[in-house]
Amino acid sequence: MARAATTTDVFNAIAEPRRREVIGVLADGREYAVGEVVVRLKMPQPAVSKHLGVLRKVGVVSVIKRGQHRMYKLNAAELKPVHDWVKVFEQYWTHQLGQIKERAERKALERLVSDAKGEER
Amino acid sequence: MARAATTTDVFNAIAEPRRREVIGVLADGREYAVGEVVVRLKMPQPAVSKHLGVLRKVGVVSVIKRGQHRMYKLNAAELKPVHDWVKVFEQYWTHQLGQIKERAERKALERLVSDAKGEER
DNA sequence: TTGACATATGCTTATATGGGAATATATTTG
DNA sequence: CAAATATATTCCCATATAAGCATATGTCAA
Repeated sequence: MARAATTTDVFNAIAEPRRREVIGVLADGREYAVGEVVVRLKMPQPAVSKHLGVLRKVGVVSVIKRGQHRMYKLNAAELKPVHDWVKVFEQYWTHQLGQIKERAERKALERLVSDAKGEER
Repeated sequence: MARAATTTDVFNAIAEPRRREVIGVLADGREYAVGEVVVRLKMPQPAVSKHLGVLRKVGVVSVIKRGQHRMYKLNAAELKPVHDWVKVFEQYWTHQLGQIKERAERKALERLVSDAKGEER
């Protein structure tokens, strides 16, 4: 059993970088035809259709037919669970700015150590 | 080529529900031994170790040896990219209407007001 | 050293899924 | 109807990865 399906869990849906790019195009709230997204992202049309299909199934976008076009529109409210989840941790970088650098350095050190012994998987 | 590896992309790392549960345990900022997480989540120990391993590689947690225990601690700063990305869409649900719609209505209202006063042209 | 405890690390297997190419399904226009 | 345009869908393939189980590694205590 793997993780929840991309068409079910919004966290998984946005885990795909190309899907975040698609969302980025729709981020202004306006409607976009598939072809417009294709041009803007220089992405193959089937890929765009598929990603939009996933986003539609998970509810992040909605679609309406207009002529021979299908206009996709962001349904940003579906992203709220992600925001709610991550917002809890906001305090850690807004209140402890001084420690961010330190943590970054520690992390880099740990990576060096783990890379030195083990490897990626 | 599939999506970026879970050990590389924090979006992908948190796409796994069990990993979000693990993060949830560490959310208070304190250190936790693997066994504590195992007990709290009632999850098999190897699973917890593996998930913590992924989170460590992506930088979301750090680990320190203490005796026979390995203490894991949240490195919340690594979640900031997620927060930054999703925060852009916050306006869509904090305002009852989307910003664009709202602005259109505000303009319409301003017109009504100015027309009523007989100002402007 | 031995044994108990804590954690990590192989394995294998099942499955989801993204990409690419080709094709199917509308929809509009001539 | 035929052609053009827009979009979706299907098929195949490669790969990532999570689960489960067994086992290895590491550390402390007696």
